[in-house]
Amino acid sequence: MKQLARTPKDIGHAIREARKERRLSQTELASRSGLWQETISKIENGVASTKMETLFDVLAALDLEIQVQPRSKGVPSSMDALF
Amino acid sequence: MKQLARTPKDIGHAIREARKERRLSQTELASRSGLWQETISKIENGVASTKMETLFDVLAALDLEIQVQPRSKGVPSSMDALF
DNA sequence: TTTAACTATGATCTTTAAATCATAAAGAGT
DNA sequence: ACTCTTTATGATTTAAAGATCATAGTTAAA
Repeated sequence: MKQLARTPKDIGHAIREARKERRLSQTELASRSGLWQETISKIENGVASTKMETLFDVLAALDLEIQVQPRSKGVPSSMDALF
Repeated sequence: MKQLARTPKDIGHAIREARKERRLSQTELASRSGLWQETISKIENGVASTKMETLFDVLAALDLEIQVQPRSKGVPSSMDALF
């Protein structure tokens, strides 16, 4: 189940989905990733623009990883910025 | 050219590669993403654990996106944390 | 529907990323 | 070698994330 992400909110959604699949509460995920329930909540809701360090802590706890790739077709954004 | 990333340093590498492919200097990338050359340098070198907001600014300027996915085989990390 | 678990939100404090300026160190080209 | 461009680093200031505590909503389950 791969999830595209172009904004912090996208990442938040992906994390929430993955957490639910694993049937973890925010508190459980928090303790597994060395964070706080409040922080997980904010990340999932895109309230705060998390630090990468924090993000990777959460991803690791969910056994997820990230892939950096060229933007796929649809929703072209800053095509003009290339060349 | 897809790049796996599990740490801020991984992302830094991916960004540097993409920037070079596009033959941009750090200063050019910085101005396109509304940041500073110094910041790009630190991100590429994994010196600072960038905020997601900043990261996405850079990715957008390079027309890159991120995909969240289950950790691929090899380098198993916290397999035990699942279930 | 009452209770218990889960999630969201608000305040304060600490820590740290990013802006900004200055400059050093590297690299490329002539 | 010297010059120009690019990249790295260091200091200071500002803004914002995360920790922490308290608590208000919300949801699920008995």
